[in-house]
Amino acid sequence: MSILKTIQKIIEKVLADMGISQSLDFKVEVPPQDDLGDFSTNAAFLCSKILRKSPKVVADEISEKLRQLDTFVRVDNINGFINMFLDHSVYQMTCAGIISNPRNIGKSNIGNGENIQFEFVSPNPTGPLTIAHGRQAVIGDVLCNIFDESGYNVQRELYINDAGQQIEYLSKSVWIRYNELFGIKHELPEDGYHGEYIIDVAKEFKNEYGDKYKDIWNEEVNDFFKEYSLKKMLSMIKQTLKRLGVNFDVYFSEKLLIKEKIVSRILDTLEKSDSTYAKDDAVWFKVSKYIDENDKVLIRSTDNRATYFCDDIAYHYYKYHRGFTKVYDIWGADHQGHIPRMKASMKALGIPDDFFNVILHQFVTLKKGDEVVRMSKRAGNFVTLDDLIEEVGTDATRYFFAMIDPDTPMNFDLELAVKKSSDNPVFYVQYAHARISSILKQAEERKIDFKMFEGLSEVKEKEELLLIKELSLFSNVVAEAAKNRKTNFITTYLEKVSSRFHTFYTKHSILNTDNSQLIQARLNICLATKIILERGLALLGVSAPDKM
RNA sequence: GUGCCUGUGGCUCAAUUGGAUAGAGCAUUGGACUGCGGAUCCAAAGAUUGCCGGUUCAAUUCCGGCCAGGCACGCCA
Repeated sequence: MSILKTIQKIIEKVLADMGISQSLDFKVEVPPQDDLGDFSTNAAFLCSKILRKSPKVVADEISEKLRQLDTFVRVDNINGFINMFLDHSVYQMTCAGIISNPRNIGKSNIGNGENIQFEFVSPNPTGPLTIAHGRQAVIGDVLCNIFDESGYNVQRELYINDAGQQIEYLSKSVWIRYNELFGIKHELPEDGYHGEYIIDVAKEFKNEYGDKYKDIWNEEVNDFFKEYSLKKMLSMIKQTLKRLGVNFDVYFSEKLLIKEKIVSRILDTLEKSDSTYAKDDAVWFKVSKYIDENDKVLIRSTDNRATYFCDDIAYHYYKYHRGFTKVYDIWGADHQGHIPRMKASMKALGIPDDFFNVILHQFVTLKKGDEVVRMSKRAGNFVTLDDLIEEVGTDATRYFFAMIDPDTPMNFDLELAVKKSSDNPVFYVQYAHARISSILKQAEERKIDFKMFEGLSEVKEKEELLLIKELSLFSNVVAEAAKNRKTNFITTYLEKVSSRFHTFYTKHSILNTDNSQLIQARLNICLATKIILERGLALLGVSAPDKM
């Protein structure tokens, strides 16, 4: 059990002894200044209302009881905050605990094996992935890692929008470029795809099929071009995701919804709950029955096909019946207006309110120093996710996207991301890891017989204790990250650990002392730190290099 | 106009979701190695948390009203 949890339990017991029967949501935390105490709690504030006494008086009472326990060497209270100091042995044991169980150190079971799904990236398969997809991919992938670590049964899914109008434009665009290769000019429609990559696909097509489809356009040809272009686009997208280190469990095709007749099923269900009506030759969903918004079309009058909204309802209905208790969709901020009506539709289908969840992220601006790099969908000057990975590497791409709160509009500084100095948080953390690796190797070269768990009773310096205390918080940080769905909790934490380590390293010699037990102790601290850094970086999908 | 997001030292971001003297990094200034990676560390200076009210032991956080920026308000996705 982590130190935090142990203290929590102790305080719970003390409160019970004081006659407080209800469970209070008090916190055990690290005080804002190191010298205030090792850990602190706000329990007195919460009790003061129940006991009808001032926080200060309650804090005195609680502190007095805590002092009687031998867990604490000292208990202070200031302005109602109770600050506790622990015996060094607690940290010595914590360090040993990390080393003895490296694989499970961040794991918890708050998820209790619950089946959940994250759906993200879900592109139109009509072009390369963009920077925004990159942010989404990283947020999604890292959250999956975090939830996985927290005891959830997580599935990663990407939805392929491969049945709509956009695919028609794609196929036509490729066909037109293909014909251009034979000198045959057709007007590329405004709605078509103008990017360079379309020409590449056309060239590949020509290499495979020659002039077989030159200047021939009918339904059959269209289908053929559709299938071909779609395959190319998907393999391009998958390749980019692979470079980014993101792997999906399921690639879900929109076509499957049609094949399985899910759309007609939900239309029936919605009709039964009196949530639809016909008007102007279209079928509408009564959004206004559930929330204060306008009704939306489900089936278009123009071609009798389902709208995006309708497909999305069907898709999420299907997800529900696939057995997930919760799904999380990660969407760009431009889809925010879609959320309330989706929630309304879930309600209409009788799906529990907490099933459908959306994590929104704000947009990304690229910066090179002070200069803003403009992105636009027009061919030529639009920066793809591939371009970004090419420029700064997978590690920096992932770390940077993970370190910014999804709600914050992000400035991605290309110059900073490739810097090899402490300005760059990726390098700062990775450097700490590499430094430790180097020390451990050095110990080996000096023929020091490193023994795990040995010498830990020598641990008593402030910098050692602060470092271990930080390490002890890891499992808690992972759990909080899951609860709050914040990937940046992990990056912030790793930077803190790295900083604590560098401070410890600078102040205390690890290998160059004549106390062999102390050398053992400090090597153990190094190993524990290395384990935590590795585990944390693994959650981010960022490498932990031994050399840089 | 309506809804959502954002506003924190010169810059980029935090703040354990209502807690203590609002924290880091960059930039600025001044320091620290004849030993394990100086790609590091220590310190100084720099903030009326956009503005005004409210709620309470306590507000960057919650509520109301303004101001500024972004996004969305289609039989597009």
